Amino acid sequence: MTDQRPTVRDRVVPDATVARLPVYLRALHTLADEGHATASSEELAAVAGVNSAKLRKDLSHLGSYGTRGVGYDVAMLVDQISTTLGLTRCWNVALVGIGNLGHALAGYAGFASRGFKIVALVDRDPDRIGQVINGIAVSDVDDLPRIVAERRISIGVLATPAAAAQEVCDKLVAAGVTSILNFASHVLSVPDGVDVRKVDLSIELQILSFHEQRKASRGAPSLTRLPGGRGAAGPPPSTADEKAANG
Amino acid sequence: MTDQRPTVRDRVVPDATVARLPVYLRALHTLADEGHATASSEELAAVAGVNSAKLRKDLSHLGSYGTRGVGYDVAMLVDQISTTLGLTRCWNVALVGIGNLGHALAGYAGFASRGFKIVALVDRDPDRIGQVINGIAVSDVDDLPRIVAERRISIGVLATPAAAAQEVCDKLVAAGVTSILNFASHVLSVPDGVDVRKVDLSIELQILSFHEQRKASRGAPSLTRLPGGRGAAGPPPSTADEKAANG
DNA sequence: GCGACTTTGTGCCTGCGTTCACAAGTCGTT
DNA sequence: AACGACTTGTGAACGCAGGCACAAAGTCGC
Repeated sequence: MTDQRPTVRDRVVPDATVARLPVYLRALHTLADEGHATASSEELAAVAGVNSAKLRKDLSHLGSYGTRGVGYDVAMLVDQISTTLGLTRCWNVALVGIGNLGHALAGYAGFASRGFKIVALVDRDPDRIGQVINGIAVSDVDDLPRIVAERRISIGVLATPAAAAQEVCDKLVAAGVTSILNFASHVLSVPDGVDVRKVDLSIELQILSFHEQRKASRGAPSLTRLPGGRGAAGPPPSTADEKAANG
Repeated sequence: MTDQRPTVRDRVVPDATVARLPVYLRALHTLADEGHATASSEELAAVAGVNSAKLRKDLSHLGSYGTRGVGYDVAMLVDQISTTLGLTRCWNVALVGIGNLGHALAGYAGFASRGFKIVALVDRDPDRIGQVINGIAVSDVDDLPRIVAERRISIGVLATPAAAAQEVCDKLVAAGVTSILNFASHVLSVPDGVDVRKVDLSIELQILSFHEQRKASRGAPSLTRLPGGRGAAGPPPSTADEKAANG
């Protein structure tokens, strides 16, 4: 991690900022759809659910193009963020593990929306291999090296059972995949140069459980009785994601 | 958020720690299955993919029960973490939005595994209402108040399209739900006292895209050619999640 | 052309999270 | 009983992230 030293003149974008850029991007699209040609950091921050100072600082990291007194040009900012995130090109994705979840992901529209294209479905089960889903035939996991090379795949999505995750992950990496989105409940270990992000239902639920228990044991056990909640107590309408977001 | 002040003698567990406890719990189960009665912080940390010092400090926050010179009693630690996370009881969950993803979630085994039970499926579409999935009939979203009260639901899972997310979220909150797991690509705003966690495919992919682009533009464009990767370079086998984890 | 107003970009401070390194404590062996 | 090997728990240092507040910079109206 110190290995990947950022040259001084290099454009350094903090991880925390990178994690928020997609949110800003979505907010910008929302504003664009509403007809805004420009947006102030205040407006944009409200839609994105963050502090406006944080938003400005985030944008400043990518050499911001705001105009003082006016705000940000929505279209230009969309371009700027898209470029930074690498969304101006299309990324080919392999989806491995066509079970319950994998099947749903294969049909998930959100993939295509921002330049991600599932170009390969992969499984180990002979019964599933050959099956066609959304116009793509399921391939054998052992064909990964060829498939990854031929279809220029750089991102793999892992939706296998936990027990198979590490093995499949190794195969993906060996085949040349350098980014993995892991849905399996298993901590993957990968060589340097490969990025892994994990999405884990079970963990999220357990975190909610912790807070839920805390609420129950704390002050008001009758909290669930109040339909409107005792909410909106504080002056700022405080979007909850600030304290609850994954980042 | 300052509202929720932790009394000094209160057991304070930092958010970052809470987010890792589920990972430790899973690691402990793995070790238990392998026959370990005790585990050192080093072993446990390796399985969980974190630094051992961090693990020890995390465990110390919940009044740790390790024994110097020996390690941690696996069974006891499982109990300890389970209790802290509130997993000794069963949480009833409502799943709202029975589309592509919702359908998959309804059949997801991972829910039940740790005390979460889907006791209600909810949708707005009349065509889906009444349909039975995994033994549960899909209810009308307008029946939420009754359903939440009768079935003692405290956690809601949102799997609706983004456009409907805020409206449904409001209904969940009004019905008494105090924790929400949001799969929709929309920033929810909720009153104080309600926790929201979001899981967003699209965001995760875009973050990967950022790093992928960086890798491509940086030093070695031939990185994908090296099957073994230039990995395992550093002495510590560095599980990638340290730099890539959602936390 | 000028003044008042708006909004950005950022310096500074504060607090949290991570990591190192070590003292304190426990067990097994001699 | 004493010693050495091992492991936990934590004090301290460091770095990152968040937020306030303000100067710089630009726009709009007259």
